[in-house]
Amino acid sequence: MARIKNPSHRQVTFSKRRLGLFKKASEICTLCGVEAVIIVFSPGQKIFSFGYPNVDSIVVRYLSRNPTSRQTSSNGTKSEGVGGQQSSTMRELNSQLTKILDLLEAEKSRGDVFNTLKRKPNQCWWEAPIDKLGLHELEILSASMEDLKKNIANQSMFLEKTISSSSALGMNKGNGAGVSDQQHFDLKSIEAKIEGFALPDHLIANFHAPKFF
Amino acid sequence: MARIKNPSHRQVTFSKRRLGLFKKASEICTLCGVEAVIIVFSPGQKIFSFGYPNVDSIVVRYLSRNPTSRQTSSNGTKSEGVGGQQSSTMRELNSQLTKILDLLEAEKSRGDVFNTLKRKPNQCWWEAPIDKLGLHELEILSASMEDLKKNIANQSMFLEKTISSSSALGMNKGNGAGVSDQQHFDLKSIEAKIEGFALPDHLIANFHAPKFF
DNA sequence: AACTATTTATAAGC
DNA sequence: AGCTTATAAATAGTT
Repeated sequence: MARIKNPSHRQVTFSKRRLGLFKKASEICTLCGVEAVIIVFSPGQKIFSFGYPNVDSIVVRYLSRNPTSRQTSSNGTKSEGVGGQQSSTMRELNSQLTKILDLLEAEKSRGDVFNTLKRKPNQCWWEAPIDKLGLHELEILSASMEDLKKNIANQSMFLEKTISSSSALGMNKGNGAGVSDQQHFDLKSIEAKIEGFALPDHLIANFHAPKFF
Repeated sequence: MARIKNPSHRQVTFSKRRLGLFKKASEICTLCGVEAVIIVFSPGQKIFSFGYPNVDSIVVRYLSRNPTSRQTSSNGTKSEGVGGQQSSTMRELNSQLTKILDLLEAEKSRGDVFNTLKRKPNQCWWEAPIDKLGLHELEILSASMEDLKKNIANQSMFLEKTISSSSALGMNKGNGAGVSDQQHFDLKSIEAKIEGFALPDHLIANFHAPKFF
């Protein structure tokens, strides 16, 4: 199976299959009572997304997981211990940070790069290609990434709590321990109340797509 | 179409359809040259995800978009102007915030809820169901969400720049000689090297799923 | 988990 | 782009 060369055919196929994919996703959500999100970037960098019950709550939950609650990956890597603080997302951001720090070291050894960057009008230094940055800029960049990493870690933890708390809005009775299906159904009923009307099954989910309907 | 009641059937259907969904996703990625991610939360809160070329880069790009580059949503809502500060993500978080503030108003009018919450051992107040929270806690919660919202907005902008800059790392210096932990940017070629064999098309993308292979 | 009957998705042509 | 249809693929039910 290979990329379709004819751009026109490719575009048609993309539209059709995207629709099919979203339909399949809505079906698995309905039939199996699961939550799912699909995000697609077209070649023109346009975003098409599907989410049940909505896109962002699932993305947020994905980001706020720690590795303990994730499935092991395909190569059989074990989960980390309970209470681990670093999510997979954190690990990957950290990996990027490491790369930048490595580059920073290389840059230091060159010793002739302090004046490399001429700040252009209409462009901030941090928008420039990284190999054009001087030591100072790289230091700022890496420090910023450190801060960012910490902030995201903190906020992920808070957000996770926040979301799960707010999802409990519709619950009168305790059952504090059981999480599974309830967030999904609670959110649905809350949104139904607020929005004031019922949508058909596979349209309850959020779509971001032009002309989807 | 309704939720399958028999848990055993439901589980089987979930497994089969999840596989089918991921396969469809990999096909649209290959055929149409697009990038896509799927994240599924099973009822047991287990995560299954698919990403091409990987999950997190797409999630990050999704979060760092501003509305200008997003498609209009299905109800025909127009995109916001160029340079608009509020992303769709922000809008949806804001929507959640609004709901909480509405609840806060309702809570105020009741007037008898200030002492509702007894802090339990081993549980922070913000882990409790929201209808058990007192006014003070709700105020803290909403204020925190405001802060969070701003921080995410700021960090999204920064992260977008950071990611695009760091993506340029591999371009000028080849494939980062000596760096042990490769990123996913050239996932296909890297995995081909490491595994020493070619994976079938729809397995080249990243899966997080138990027993997928 | 493998098999098959049936339904569904989709590519190609209009 | 929408509509039709022949073909291919996905899946529900069964063993």
